[in-house]
Amino acid sequence: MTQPREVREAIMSAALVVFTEYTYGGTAMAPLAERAGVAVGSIYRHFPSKEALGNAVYRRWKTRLGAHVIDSVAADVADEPIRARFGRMWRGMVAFAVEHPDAFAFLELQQHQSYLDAENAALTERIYAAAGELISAGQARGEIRPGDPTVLMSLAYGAFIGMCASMRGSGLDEERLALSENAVWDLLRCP
Amino acid sequence: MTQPREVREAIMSAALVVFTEYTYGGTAMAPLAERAGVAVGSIYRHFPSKEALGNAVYRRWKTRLGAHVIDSVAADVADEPIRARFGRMWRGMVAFAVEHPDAFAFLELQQHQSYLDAENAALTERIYAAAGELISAGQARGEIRPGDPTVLMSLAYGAFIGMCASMRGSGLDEERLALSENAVWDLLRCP
Amino acid sequence: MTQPREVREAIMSAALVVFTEYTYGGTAMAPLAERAGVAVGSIYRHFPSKEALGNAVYRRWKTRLGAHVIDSVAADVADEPIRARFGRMWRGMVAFAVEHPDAFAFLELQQHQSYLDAENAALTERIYAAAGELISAGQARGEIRPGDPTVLMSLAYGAFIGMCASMRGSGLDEERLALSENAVWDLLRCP
Amino acid sequence: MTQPREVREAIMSAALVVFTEYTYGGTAMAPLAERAGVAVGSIYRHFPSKEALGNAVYRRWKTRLGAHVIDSVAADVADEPIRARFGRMWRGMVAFAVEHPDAFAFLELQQHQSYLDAENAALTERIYAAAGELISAGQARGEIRPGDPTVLMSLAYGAFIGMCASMRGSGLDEERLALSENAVWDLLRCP
DNA sequence: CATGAATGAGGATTCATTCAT
DNA sequence: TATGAATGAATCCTCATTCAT
Repeated sequence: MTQPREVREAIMSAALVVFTEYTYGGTAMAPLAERAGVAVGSIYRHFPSKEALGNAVYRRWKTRLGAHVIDSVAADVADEPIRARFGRMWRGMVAFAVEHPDAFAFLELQQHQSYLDAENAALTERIYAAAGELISAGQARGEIRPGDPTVLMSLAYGAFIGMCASMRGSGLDEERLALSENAVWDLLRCP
Repeated sequence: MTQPREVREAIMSAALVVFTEYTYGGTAMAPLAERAGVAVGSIYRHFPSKEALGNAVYRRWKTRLGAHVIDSVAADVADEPIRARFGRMWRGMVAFAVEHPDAFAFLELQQHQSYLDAENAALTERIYAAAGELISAGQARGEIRPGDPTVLMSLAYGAFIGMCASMRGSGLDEERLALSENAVWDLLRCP
Repeated sequence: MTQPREVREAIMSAALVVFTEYTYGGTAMAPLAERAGVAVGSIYRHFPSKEALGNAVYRRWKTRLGAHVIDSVAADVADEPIRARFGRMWRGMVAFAVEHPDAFAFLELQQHQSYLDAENAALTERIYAAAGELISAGQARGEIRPGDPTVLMSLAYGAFIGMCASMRGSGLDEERLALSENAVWDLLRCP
Repeated sequence: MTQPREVREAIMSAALVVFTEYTYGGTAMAPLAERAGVAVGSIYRHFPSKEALGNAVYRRWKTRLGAHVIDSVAADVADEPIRARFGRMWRGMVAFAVEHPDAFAFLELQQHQSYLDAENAALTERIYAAAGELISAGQARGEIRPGDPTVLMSLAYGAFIGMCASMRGSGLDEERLALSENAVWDLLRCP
């Protein structure tokens, strides 16, 4: 806890936990500090404001979650079918949600408009856009059903979030994972 | 505005608007009262607390939204195919979201854990369960793919919410509605 | 204390007292509220911020003090000698300082740059300018010594403030008043 | 900077600058330390508290400013006219204000009651008293007008401060200096 | 001795709720 | 019954001071 890095980590880690449990707006700095094992004032040595802390936590985890999406799109392996790329993206997001359930709940099950900065808004947009490209590419190849890609993306991503929300706590087994992946692919693919 | 009923209505109506715009937590009683055209103190004659008001608003609209779900399930018309019942439910929810965009945004695009009472939690559960029954019935008839009905329901309802969220503002045309209904049905139906 | 006016007055009155004793920056809202006999939150119903309260107090008293200056200049009685007008202004300011020692100490013995708004800065300028006009008029009539009017004004007003500061507490008798008036007039007048 | 003496000097020098710019109360220890090129903690090795530092700075400069006053009084050159001694004192103070504008502004244009210790209060008194003696001596010799010496002193010193305050920034030329010296002497001298 | 991160009391401000009118 | 001013606990943030390295 003596390394500045460690304190910063302790704060970000505690922030994720308490923000996830009580939401950003519902969390006071005092309990957050207590959870991190530091004094309130110490938080302000590492983050200029609660808002900055919220954005730092959001940015860190959204970036990691986005990596799964962006990687799976970027990996433009020659003639790899869209289905395979979708599968990679889906399982990547599932892996993230399973490994970091708090981070996922914080990111996708809560609202952030009130404090998100422009950089984070852009980051969120970028990830959305990357997923949209996968849809468009699939449509171009006749593997994904025609129609407004935004609608399809919202449906698929909404489905993912809905599933994660409902499974939060109970856990996801292989069977359920396969079910949801196949079901959402059927939502997307050309019938 | 002299009838107690009318005042209560004015308050609930104003609450829906401001809660939707600023969220429950982000709304102070003073602007709410101003919007309703009453004094702050008057709100407390009709609702014992902000929490109670939030729950009243939630209950009213969740009940109405739930009616579309429950009705479409209850209407156990002999051998009506599940697809038709799903279509009725889907279009019912869409109609609700289109007719009452504020209410829908309030109900499904915001978080309520911090103040929802047990009754409302149960109500939400009940609606979820009703939708789950439609899934189960469809599975029993071989029309909906096998697997954990909760997963399928979360996927489908999540897709619905995701679509509504992304379309909020821009609006939903017939084409997009048809697209989403078909896509989500393909998510549910036996492949 | 039930009239809003009375509460506002109580707050402004308490503010003058505590600001004078502890300075604006050295005064916390809690003791101020206690002195005014109201809760801290009540202050914010009447003044949007501590800064606004400080400015309101400053404005009120600076306006009153300035009236003595401006009136004595405005009263452009035909051929009234400058000496007479100076005497009126001087005694007016003395009367103010004697009747409202707290207000005078607050206004002239403390610093306000950190919170004064533009309106108050302009007000202060205006009063300074009015006094400057008296000097210029006196110079034009050959009654006040030639030279930069700003310098003469700063000397005279500084002398006034210095005297009031040093007399704060002990009080000013007729003899001392006459002495200071004559001395400052000799500072100004053509030798 | 390795000599304790040098560090102490760096701190006192930085303190004068930042206190003058932001006032004692408006200055935090961190920027003060940064300006001095030392760590915050190091300040506390040389001064037990912010208050002690403020008093040290005040004491140093008030002593130097006071020297001009006290010297001009002490120099009881036989039959030197009071006018000459006043002139020396006046020009001494002007020289100080011109050579050390920050120090003068800090000392005379700011408030120190909130932290000044007894020693500094006594020092201030002593200088005041010394100047008062010059007045009394002048009165005894019939060169300064009769009346309460304290009043005359406050008037004269207030005039000096007022002039310096108003000239801060723009600067004092020879003409204005002569004007002010003569004017204040006319304030003091027997008419 | 110097450092600067950590501390936590204290300050301004907000807002759900109460209650005198 | 309706009003809205009053309340004061709770919030975010600052900063003088301490102390482990």
